[in-house]
Amino acid sequence: MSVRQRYGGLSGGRAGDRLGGTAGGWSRDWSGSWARGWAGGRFGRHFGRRGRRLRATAREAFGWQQLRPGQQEAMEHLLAGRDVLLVMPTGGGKSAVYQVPGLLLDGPTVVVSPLIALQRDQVMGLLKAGAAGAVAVNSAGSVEAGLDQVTAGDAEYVFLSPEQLAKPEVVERLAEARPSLIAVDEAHCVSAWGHDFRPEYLRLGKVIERLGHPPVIAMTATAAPTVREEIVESLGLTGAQQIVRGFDRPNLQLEVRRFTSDDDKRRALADHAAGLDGVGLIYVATRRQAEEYAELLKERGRRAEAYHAGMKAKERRRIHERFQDGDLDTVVATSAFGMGIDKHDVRYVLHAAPPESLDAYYQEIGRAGRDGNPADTVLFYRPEDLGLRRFFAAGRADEALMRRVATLVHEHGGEVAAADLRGLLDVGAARLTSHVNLLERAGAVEVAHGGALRYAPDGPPPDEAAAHAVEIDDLRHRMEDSRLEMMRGYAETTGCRRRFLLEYFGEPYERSCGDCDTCRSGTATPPETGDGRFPMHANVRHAEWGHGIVMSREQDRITVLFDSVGYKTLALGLVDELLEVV
DNA sequence: CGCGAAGTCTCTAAAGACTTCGCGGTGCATTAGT
Repeated sequence: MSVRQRYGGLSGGRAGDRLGGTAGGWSRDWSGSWARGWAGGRFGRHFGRRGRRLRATAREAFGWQQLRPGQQEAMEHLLAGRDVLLVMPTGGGKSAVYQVPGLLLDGPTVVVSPLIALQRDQVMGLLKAGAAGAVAVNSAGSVEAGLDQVTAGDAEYVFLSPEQLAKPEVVERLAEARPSLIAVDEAHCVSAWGHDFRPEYLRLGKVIERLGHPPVIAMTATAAPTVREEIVESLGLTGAQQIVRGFDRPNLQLEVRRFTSDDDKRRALADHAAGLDGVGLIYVATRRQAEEYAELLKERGRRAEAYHAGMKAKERRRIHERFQDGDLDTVVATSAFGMGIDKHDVRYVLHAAPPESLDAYYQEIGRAGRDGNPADTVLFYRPEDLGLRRFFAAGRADEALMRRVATLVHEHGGEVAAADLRGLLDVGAARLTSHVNLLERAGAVEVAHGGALRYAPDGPPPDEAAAHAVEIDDLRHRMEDSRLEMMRGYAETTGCRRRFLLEYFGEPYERSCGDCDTCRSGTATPPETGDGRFPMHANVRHAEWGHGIVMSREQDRITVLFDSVGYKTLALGLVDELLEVV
């Protein structure tokens, strides 16, 4: 698999064709999705035989009187045997989309879920509905007993983490039960994690293959085009139907406040939070900050608690429950607090520091105002705070280690167990897996059914493979750096923030919202409708960076998403000789 | 990358100026020891 195939083709080439789905290409697919929206369209008033069966099952088994257009459309694709990528806001009914077809298709439904707590919630919900059996297979219970339930036909839905699915014996047992549907929940994790954290996420594509590749649905609330592409590519979805609902959340008030000194920022944030009514969240960058800000707010008489992964599980559960019950005013949290929150009346989400991408930012502020009432989102910003994100993203592949792994597997000849290799190299399991993942993508190493590693029969020589693997890793880092730059762009733009966000997610929004801080202060310039040389979503070619797609246009500059370097903002007038529409 | 704490320097000593060092997020699973 070439670098370009992996990350490349937002247009043209294999990846583009695959992603385009029925809509026949990215740009049309994008505009088409927005046009459909909530009100219906092709599937909203569709009364085919499949649609009737789906609605009847939804009613009889789960008591849902209606299916929303996006839900039914996705379900019909699954019943027709197609893969689906579903991007739909939380509360939009994503779970229903695999639950109903799961009952209609003969064979268990495998649900990949990142957190044991989420698995537990889902199983409880399903058992309560009483439609069919459900079981979570993880270290909190007996893996054997859970798998027995599946093979005995007692569990229609089986929930597993990617780590469980990395165990060959678990996958073999599941394969025996002939799963008819695979759902990947919180699918943005496939892109956000896997490279330097929870590397098993990158093995899911192989697992899907091993399970016979029944229809797959990947579901997430937030995903920019690059993330959507990475999900499709990484999971190996074929002809994936993309169903993307509009990203706009008009009730979220967007604001950024800029600071020079950290002390001023702290004070301003504490003042701001102390003056807000209702329940809210404050996101911070480190565990220590979580404790400190929580303390600061307590001093000001708020019911505030810190939340981060360094706390005891029992304490974390307790705070989550108190938050859910409205027993706290504010939770001050690292990114650990998030998935699984099901609270509709969160009135504000404040950030003491920017996260690593606008995807993460939108995911986090998206937890406010789910009830549709106005909610406040303010980023308290210092450019220096981006430094920590740069540090977190820095974990690059080690070329020397890469060569040693490739050479060892090559010289070994046959199959070698990962554990043996780890002993020889004296590296941690996660680090080895991430290097093996890269070598696999470079076409050099294969993972056998039993989980052992072997050199690909027609793979490139070890040195060449290692160099290629490092190149793949470099490309990913360039993309990540550029995504952080887009986070900076959002924080520093003088244009309409809502427009900046929506265009980042590929949703055309060639106007100003009139409601964010820049619009209110009057700095947001009227959007360029332009001379049309570089229209929205046009395919362009840059002399140095190659192919890209126009993602946003302002009066004097455009932002282009390049295959090879990610997002770049270019000044018009300076690029005329370097950039052309293709 | 940036911060704060600890250490070093200066050279009458004390206290301020400078340098060095360590640290920073997300969860699964598994295991050893009560």
